[in-house]
Amino acid sequence: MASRSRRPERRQEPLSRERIVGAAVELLDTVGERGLTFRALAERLATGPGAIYWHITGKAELLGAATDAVVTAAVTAGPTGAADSPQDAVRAVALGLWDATEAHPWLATQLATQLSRTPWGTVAPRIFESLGRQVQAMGVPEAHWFTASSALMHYILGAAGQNAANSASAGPVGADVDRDEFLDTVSTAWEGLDPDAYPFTRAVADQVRGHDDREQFLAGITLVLTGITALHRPGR
Amino acid sequence: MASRSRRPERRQEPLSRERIVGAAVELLDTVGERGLTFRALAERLATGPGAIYWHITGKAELLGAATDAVVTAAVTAGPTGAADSPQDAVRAVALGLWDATEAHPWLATQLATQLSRTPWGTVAPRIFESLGRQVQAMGVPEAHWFTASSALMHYILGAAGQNAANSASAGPVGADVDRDEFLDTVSTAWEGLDPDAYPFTRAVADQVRGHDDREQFLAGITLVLTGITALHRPGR
DNA sequence: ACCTGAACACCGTTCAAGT
DNA sequence: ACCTGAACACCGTTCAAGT
Repeated sequence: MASRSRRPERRQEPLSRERIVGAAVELLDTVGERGLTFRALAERLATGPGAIYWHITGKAELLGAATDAVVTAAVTAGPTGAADSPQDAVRAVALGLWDATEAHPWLATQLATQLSRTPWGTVAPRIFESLGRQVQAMGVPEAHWFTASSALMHYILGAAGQNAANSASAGPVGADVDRDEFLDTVSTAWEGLDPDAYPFTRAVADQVRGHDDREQFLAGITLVLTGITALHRPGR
Repeated sequence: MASRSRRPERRQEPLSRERIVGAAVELLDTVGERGLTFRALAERLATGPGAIYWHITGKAELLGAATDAVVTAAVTAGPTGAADSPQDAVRAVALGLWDATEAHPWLATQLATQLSRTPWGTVAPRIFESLGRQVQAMGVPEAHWFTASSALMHYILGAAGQNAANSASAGPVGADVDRDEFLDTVSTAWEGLDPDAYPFTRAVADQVRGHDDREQFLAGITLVLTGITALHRPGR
């Protein structure tokens, strides 16, 4: 690397919704939700705060668009290869979202915010659709499609959300040591709870130590899939 | 009232963490998350913004405490009567949280935020504990306690979160007409989606119209409970 | 110990003015 | 049509000063 090109950034490609959202995601990833301000975003885009409003109506839309971009990538990507079964396809979608919340710790909170906003954006339908198709493929009777797909979606979003906490505090993905340390901290904290008020949580505390989050998450998916199969007895 | 006490409210009971959190919940309920400011809170408590900091470290703790207060009430209350079965007890806990998100539309977002914050507050363990005890009572083998309880918690939080949107936009609880109108809007919106990209969601759109959210939520609980029973074959 | 309220360092958003 | 950047109306938080 001869020239230490501080930033050859071709700065003058014009502003666009797409560039703005891309920069917003980068900012969220690097400096977190509190770091995403219109001033910081404008600086990164070499413009003024006002310019952004020509392309985006406000911060709510900006966060919505950033969430949508990341979710779309997560749900679309996945192991493109054909899954062996609808069940495996559900697992692929689920893991895509799981990994996304690990790569983008701000995603969990944003998902909750987006979903509890009306009118729904494109985020909820996107996830719902990719799960629902597999439910359909599993042979679940039509009357139960909605219930089964919703249950899957809610479990996935809940679990992925909780995971974001761990990832955020356990450092970057792959830092296994930190992660083990973190689980150890949780486990120890739980063991320190009031024995009268939290007997169950204390009893389970030890299982948390050294467990594999990802596997635990998949075990939950299997549990819901089992419920769908057992309850709706898809014919085949 | 000879003396000009413009406000008969016994204003001089001293400030306390409890009073502050109570006022915060009221403010969240009436003017929403954006309306909860230290200035508004101070006015309601007939004091200055600075005074609050003597009892609470900052806004994050304030929101956490408000969430904890509401969740504790929801999980503790419930139909105190003995449930017929552990399954029914799970349903009671679930409905308690469901109703809480309906009464406090801000709760869904806050739950996600609290859960994805480290260290966990008291909110997650409280919910986890009340569900876990029932899992235990169902006879699930100890090795699966964590998986089963987590799955229940994640489903409940995900579903309750989504519901908050509907409640918030459908107006106060009990406004059945508005709610039906809202579901009709969702259904129509889904039917308008791109047929190529959203075939499943479109196919299901009609089921949404006129369905009972609460029953749908309980159907999901039953689904997860069925999965737990089928997969872990509790001995009995 | 507890409260007051002005002051600080920010925000999101708007809008006249430029090109 | 698109961008600029100063200005407005707020925020959360701090802290000297009071009681």
